[in-house]
Amino acid sequence: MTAQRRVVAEVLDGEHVHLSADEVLDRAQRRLPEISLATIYNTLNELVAMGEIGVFRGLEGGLRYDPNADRHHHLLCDTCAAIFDVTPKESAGVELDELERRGFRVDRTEVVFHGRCPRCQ
Amino acid sequence: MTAQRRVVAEVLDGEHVHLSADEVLDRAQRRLPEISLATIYNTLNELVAMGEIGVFRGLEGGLRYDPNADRHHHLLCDTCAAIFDVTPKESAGVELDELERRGFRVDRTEVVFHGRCPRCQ
DNA sequence: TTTACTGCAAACCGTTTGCAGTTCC
DNA sequence: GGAACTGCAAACGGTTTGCAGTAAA
Repeated sequence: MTAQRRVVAEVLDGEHVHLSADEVLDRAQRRLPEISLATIYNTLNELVAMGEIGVFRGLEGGLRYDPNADRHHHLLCDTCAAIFDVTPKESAGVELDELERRGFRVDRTEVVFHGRCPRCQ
Repeated sequence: MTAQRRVVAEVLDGEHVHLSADEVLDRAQRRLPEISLATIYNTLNELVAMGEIGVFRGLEGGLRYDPNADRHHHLLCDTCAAIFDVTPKESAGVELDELERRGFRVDRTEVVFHGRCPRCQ
């Protein structure tokens, strides 16, 4: 556990947001100015591999790191690209029957709700 | 309507697959060898803007062009990145209640089933 | 002659990689 | 000394853009 890794972990901890690697770099550099983008990526990839955080692709194609590793879904604003968490209580019961699956084994289901956030409407 | 556009439209027409721009280029060049990648992108972007085809991001982050513009969902193999269409008959009834929406206006819901395709299991 | 479209090459953005230098045991 | 980690810079893959040349009306 190095200073760099601690800082990256701290940046993500407790955030409800979905930061890009650049944003993580920004915040990390406020605490440790000499930290580099490569280290940010190294560390983020390790955290993802350990299951500590999640990743997914934002609208623009870049990766977003999600401190909330628990299963949840996303609301995505098609106008400003903002991302909100959502955890449907009915637990998003999308199920495929055997016919629809055609031999595919489904491990997890990801739901993205596209639309407009309150500010962009 | 130029020869190039006709060829791009022909390449996509009737396919059930989800082609990358490069794959569209490959197939288009078999019919029109001098066609360029830039033209492929120009034409694909126009077709998307017209609603003739769909786009989404594949696992690797690149864009996939989907000749099937009708609403449907995807099965995504996390091993070989293959993509299959699926149209749940129960129409994938994931709905958020007003509380969960928090002022967000939902226009469309995208569901991705992650897992293993028959060949990769 | 104007307009739209093409193809090339360069730019671009986010991510990954190679490698030399550093730190810590 | 050896293992692990850092930071730089270069490479990379996919997409977009600027621009000069071409074709069509």
